[in-house]
Amino acid sequence: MSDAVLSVLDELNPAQREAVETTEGPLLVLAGAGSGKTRVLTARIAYLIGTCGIAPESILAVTFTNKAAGEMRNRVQKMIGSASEGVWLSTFHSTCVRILRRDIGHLGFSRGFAIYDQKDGLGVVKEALKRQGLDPKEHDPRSMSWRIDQWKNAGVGPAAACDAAMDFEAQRAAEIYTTYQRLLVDSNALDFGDLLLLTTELFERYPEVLAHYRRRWQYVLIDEYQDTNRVQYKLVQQLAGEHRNLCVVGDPDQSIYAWRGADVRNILDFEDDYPETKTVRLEENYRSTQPILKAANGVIAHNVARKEKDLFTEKEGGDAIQIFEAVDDREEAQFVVSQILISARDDGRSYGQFAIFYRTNAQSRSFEEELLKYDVPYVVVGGVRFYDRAEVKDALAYLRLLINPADGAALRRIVNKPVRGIGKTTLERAERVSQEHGTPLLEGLRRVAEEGGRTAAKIQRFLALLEELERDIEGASSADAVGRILDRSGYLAALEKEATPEAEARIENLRELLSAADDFGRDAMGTDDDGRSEIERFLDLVALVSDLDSYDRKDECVSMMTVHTAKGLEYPVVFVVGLEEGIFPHSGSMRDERGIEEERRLCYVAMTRAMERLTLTSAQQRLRFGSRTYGVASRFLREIPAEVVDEASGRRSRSSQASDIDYSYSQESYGEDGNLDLAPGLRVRHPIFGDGVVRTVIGSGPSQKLRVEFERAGLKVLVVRFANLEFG
DNA sequence: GATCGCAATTTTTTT
DNA sequence: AATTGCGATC
Repeated sequence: MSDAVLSVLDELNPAQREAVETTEGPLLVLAGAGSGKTRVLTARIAYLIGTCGIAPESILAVTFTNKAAGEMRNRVQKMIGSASEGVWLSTFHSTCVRILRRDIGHLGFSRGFAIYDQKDGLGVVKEALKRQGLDPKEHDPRSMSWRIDQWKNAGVGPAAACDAAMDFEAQRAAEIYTTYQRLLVDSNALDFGDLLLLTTELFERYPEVLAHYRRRWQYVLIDEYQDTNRVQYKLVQQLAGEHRNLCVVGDPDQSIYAWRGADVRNILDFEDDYPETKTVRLEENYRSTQPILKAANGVIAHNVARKEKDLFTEKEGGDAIQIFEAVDDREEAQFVVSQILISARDDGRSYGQFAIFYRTNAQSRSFEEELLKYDVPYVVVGGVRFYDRAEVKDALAYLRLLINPADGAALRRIVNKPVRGIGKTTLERAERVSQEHGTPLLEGLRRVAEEGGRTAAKIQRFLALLEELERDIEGASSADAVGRILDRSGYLAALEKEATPEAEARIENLRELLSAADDFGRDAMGTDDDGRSEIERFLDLVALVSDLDSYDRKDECVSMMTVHTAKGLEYPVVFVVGLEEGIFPHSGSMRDERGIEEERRLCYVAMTRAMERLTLTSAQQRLRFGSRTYGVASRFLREIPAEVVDEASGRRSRSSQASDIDYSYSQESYGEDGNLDLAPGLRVRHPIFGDGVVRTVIGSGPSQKLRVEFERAGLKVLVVRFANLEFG
């Protein structure tokens, strides 16, 4: 047994160790928050390879997010080094792409299929509605798209949906689904749901294909099993149902994806599905202090549909939970940021130790503004994704179209970017033609050009551009290909001509894309994956990886993200904000008890991310959709046991003043009139910027500001009350 | 066919 | 508040 694996085993508690050493047969690991789940998974992989002598290639480990996969890969690598490289460790979606790229030929798609994101999919739904002669105003394309996704998550194909339709409405929806699916086939494209659904279909209809993967993956590990949907469940069963060396890890209390088809029954019924299952419970929490855990346990205990479970910790003491009710969202942000500044100063914490979690992405703004004001570095994880930006998607659409000429969504996106005189009318003609002949959209466009007419020359020029690019990128790296596209299409030139700050930012984003492509090319060099080109693999990556920098966590930045994104992470100091009825729990989930319970689990997930300090905030009023709305403190706040709440932080009443709360922290430096005796030329010291000289004094009173020139950091404007300056 | 301006609509959460 | 869609106008 390798020393590295031995020492890892020594650090495990008996339950964890059992989970690692039970390598044969089905194993269910019920892992509470912070109980060392990732540790067990990684140790298990290391143990299988290092101790049991299992070939890395025969291990399949599946996670939900790329982030989780990346982290696990790193940790396994640290334990056993290069032996870890053969392990197939990735997300459900990437795994399916890999399988389909090899074997999808059986199902009538070609191996060069495109992957459509939900926006592409929405476009296809609209097209399907049009073809059915339905008015998109009466049939909301978004809800239609959502419905189709639900069907796919449940493993229901178009034919099954038609059969199951009980009324006229469902019948029509199923017809749209059918048309939608046909349009995808015409475009040689798969949406996210297809990646999973078609893989199970492939396995079902072609047992010899399934046999190949079964033979290969003798040991299967599934992370976050409580969040799997029916199709993923089926996939797992197909892969592992025979050899049954299946280890699933999860926590029913952290099931937060029911809205996208996840089915908790998958984990609750695991012991029924695999009667010989061994179950291991990890209930000791190593992450959080006593008060944090008590608070989280207190909240989750209010869920009725739940198996009783209490996490415990042996950690004694710890700060009480802080609860703050702000007057409005601005004050909420001010409070949180001031707390961060205070703690950074008094406790010597780096900004990387703080995290702000919110229910919806839109809530990040007020915090960003406030952090910006004090020059606190931050990262917003998730949110507006890099690869979702218009200019980036445009550039990638060119690439997609060149790789898969049938890709209608990509063609639609770029035919007229930059403007080349091929507009709506021409495109509609092309659509009609391609519908008549059942050909891809690009072929339709080609025929329109052959018919002649006003736009024929313009189309010809566009087609010539595509041909030229196709030749150019043959065998090129993805970075070169993107560069070539931006250049020859005139896309970059058009942006440069605009010469606006927005265009400047877009160009900057495109540069970033180039550098991402370049990085990818460097990493991918030499690794030959079924003979697919680097460009093809780059397109797979950008389709399935949400964030450019999701891998490296910036140490010096405050992290901000939605609660969903936060799952699996931990931070010393956590702020959960916006705890109001209608936001958290969210209004969309308040209709029934099931929705409320999922929101409560979400709250539980958020709270259990905290290691040392946890603060929960709400606001009495906030700006929503541009107008003021009034909120009531979330029920979850009342569910926290009173004895772990810091009374001083206060559940304060509506009438009390903002000054009740001490979030100014240089009181002592105020003069008699509450103002400082400040004048230009005064020497000051700032905790972050260091030494500087006051240049200008702006205003007076609590909002008094200084313009200070720092030796290192340059010119900054600081609010005296918050800036925590030392004088003299 | 392009461009401008107004209106509607948006906010759940993500691969 | 900000993005998207639509219609009127050039």
